[in-house]
Amino acid sequence: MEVITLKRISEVLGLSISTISRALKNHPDISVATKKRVNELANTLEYEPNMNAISLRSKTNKVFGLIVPTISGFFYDSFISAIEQECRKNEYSLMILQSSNDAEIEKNSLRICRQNRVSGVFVCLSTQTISMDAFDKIKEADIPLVFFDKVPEGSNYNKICIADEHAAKLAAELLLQKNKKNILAIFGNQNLSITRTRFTAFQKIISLQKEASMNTKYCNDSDAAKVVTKQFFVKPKKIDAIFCMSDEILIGVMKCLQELKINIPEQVGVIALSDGFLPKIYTPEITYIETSGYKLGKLAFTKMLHCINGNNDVEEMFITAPLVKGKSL
Amino acid sequence: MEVITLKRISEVLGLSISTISRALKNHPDISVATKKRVNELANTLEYEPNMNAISLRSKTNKVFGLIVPTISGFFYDSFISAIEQECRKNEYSLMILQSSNDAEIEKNSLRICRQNRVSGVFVCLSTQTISMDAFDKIKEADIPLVFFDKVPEGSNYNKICIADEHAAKLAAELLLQKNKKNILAIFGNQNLSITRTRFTAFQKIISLQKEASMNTKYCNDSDAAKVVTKQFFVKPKKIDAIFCMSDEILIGVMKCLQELKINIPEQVGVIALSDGFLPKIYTPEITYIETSGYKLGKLAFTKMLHCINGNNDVEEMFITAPLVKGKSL
DNA sequence: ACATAAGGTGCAAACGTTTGCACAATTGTT
DNA sequence: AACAATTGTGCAAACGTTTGCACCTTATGT
Repeated sequence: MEVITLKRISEVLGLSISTISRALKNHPDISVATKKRVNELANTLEYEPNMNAISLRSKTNKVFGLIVPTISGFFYDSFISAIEQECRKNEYSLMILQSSNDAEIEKNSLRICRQNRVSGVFVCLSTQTISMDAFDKIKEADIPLVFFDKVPEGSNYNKICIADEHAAKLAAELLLQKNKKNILAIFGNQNLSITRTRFTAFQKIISLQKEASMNTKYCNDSDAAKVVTKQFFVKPKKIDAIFCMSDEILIGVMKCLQELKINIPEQVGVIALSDGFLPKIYTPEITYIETSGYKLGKLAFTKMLHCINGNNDVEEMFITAPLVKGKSL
Repeated sequence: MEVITLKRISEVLGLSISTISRALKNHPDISVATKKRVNELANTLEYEPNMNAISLRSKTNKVFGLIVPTISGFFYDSFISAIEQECRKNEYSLMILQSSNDAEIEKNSLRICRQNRVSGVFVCLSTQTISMDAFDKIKEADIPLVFFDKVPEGSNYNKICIADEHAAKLAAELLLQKNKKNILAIFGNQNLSITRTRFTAFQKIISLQKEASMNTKYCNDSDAAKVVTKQFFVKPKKIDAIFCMSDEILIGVMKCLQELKINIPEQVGVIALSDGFLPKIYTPEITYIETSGYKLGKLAFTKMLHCINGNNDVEEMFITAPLVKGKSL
C-alpha cells in the first residue's frame, strides 16, 4: 500500500506541504478550518510521520541506546524493563545491544549508537572492558552517557549504582547481630569494581568484631560457587553463615546446601545481595539486601533526561538497598 | 565536537560529495589513489555514516521492532537475546517495545514501529489483544510480521511456536509410562490459545489410559498455583504427579511442596514445560520439556529474513521441545 | 482613500545520503 | 588525424520533514 507523506496530503487538499506540516502541528498561523480539513484527511489516510526524515532534519534521533553484557539474567531484564517504560512515557525509543562481555562487540555497539545518532547511551560495562577510549569519544561527540551497575573507575562519568558499600555493610551488620562467627563470603568476578567495593565494605564491618572470622572466595559463576561451598561442608564444618554477593552466587550455594540436605537457618544462615526474585522461590525464603534493577533503571533514566536538558554535571548516584527479611538467618 | 559528514570530507579533499560517497563504498568508478586518500581521511576523522539520512534516502530502515508483553521473565529475555544476536550478525538494529499485556499500548507500539519505518516486526501478543486490525494494517503496509509464542488464531499470519501439542503429549506420555495415576495438571491463562492447545493434547494422552485420572486447574500466576497445589495435599492425598504448564506454575507448585516438606519424587512426581533455567536450580532437578525461547528466537529471525528477501508465504513453524530428564519423576 | 496590521498560505533551503547522467581527460583504434 | 572507448569525477535530484521569509489577501484605523 502507498505510504502517506505530507506531500501526498498536500496534493489531495491542494495546499502546500508547509501548510500541512504546520496544520498537523497545530501552528497558530493556520486557520481553524484548514487545520480541521488537514487533520481529518490525515486521520483517514492514517498518516504516520517518517521518523527518519524528522531525525535527519532535526539532527536528533529520539532514541536511546542501551548496552548490556546480556539481556537475560536476574537483573538486566528488570533494568531494561524500567528503561523501556520511561522511554515510552517520554516518547523515546530504545535500541538494545548486547556486548556478551566482549570488549570488541561493546565497541561496535557504541559505533552503532553513533551511526544512529542516538540521544544518549546507557551502559553496563562488560567484564572485559579495559580501554575507555570509545566511551570518551562518545562523550566528545556530546552524546550523554550514563553508566549503571558495572561502572568505570574514573570520576568523569555519570554513574548510577546500587549503594554497594551500604548494602554490603548492612549484610555484614546483620550477620554480626545474629551472632554469626564463621562466615563464608562469596564474591563475583574480581576484576569488577563492584566486587571490590562490596568486599571492602563487608570485610570492614566483620573485622570490627574480634570473634568473627571470615573466609573470602571469588567465583565467576554458579557452579564455582557450588563447588566452593561444598568444600566447607565436607571438612569438619565450621561455617555458620554464608554471604552471597549476587544471585548467581546464591544459586550455586543453595544448590549445594540442598544437595547436602543442610538445614537453613538451623545449620547455616544465608544472606544475599539480590534483585529479589530468586530469594522468594526458595524455602525458607532467603534474607536479602535488595539491589533492584528496576529502581536503578528509573534513576538512570532521570539522570539521562537531565543530561538531555543540558545539565552536564557529572554525577555518581546511588540507590539504597533495603533489607528484606526472609527466614534464612 | 563537530560531526563529520561526506560534505566535510569532500571540502577537505577538494572533491565532490558523490566521489567521497563512492570511494567509501569501493565503487569501481573511483581511482585507487582517490579511494585511499578518502578512506584514510575518513578514518582519522572517524566518519560515521548518518543512518537517518541513509534510511530516509533508501526508504528502508535496518531496524526490527519487537513487541512483547514484558521483557523480564523466564522466557522473553532469552528470546530477545537470540533475536538481538541475529540482528547484530545481519547488521540490523533492534527496537524493543513492551505491551505490558495492554492492547492499547500494543497498538501504540505498532504505531512507533510504523513511524520508524522498521523493516519488520516480531510480536508476542498481549493476553488482552482482541482486534487484529492494527496488525493487519502493518501487513498492508508491507511490513513483514512474525508472531511468536502467543500467536493469533487466523491462518494468514506467520507464526513461530513451540510444538505445544507435541510437548504436552510428551509430558503426558512420560507420566503414564512412570505409572502415574492421579495427575494434577495446572495450566495458565485460559484465554490463550497456547493454553488450550497444551491442555487438549495433554488430556488426549491421559484419557487413553483408563486407570489414570486427571485434575485440571487454571492459574494466572505463581501464587494461585501454590494455593491450588496446597488444596490437594491437605485433604487425604490422592495425587501422585503434578504437571506444570509453565515456569510460573512450577514456581508456585515447588513453593508449596517445599513448605509442606513433600518429597520429590517419592511422594509426588513433578514435570514441567520450561525454558530450563528454573528446573535446574531445584533439588532434585525437575524433569521438563524444554520450550526454548532462544531457539524460538533463532527460528523467528530466519523466517523474518525470508520475508525480507521476498518470500511472502505465510507459514506456521514449530520448534520441537525435547525432554530433559531430571530426578523429579 | 490610503497606509498599516493581521491572518493565512507558499517558496525554498536545509538535514546527509545515493545514484543516473553528463562531462572532461586520457587512452586506444583505425 | 579523426574518432571511439575508457576512466575518473561532478552535478543535481530525490528521500520527507521543518522553518525563516516573503507574499497576497482582507480587515482596521486614520
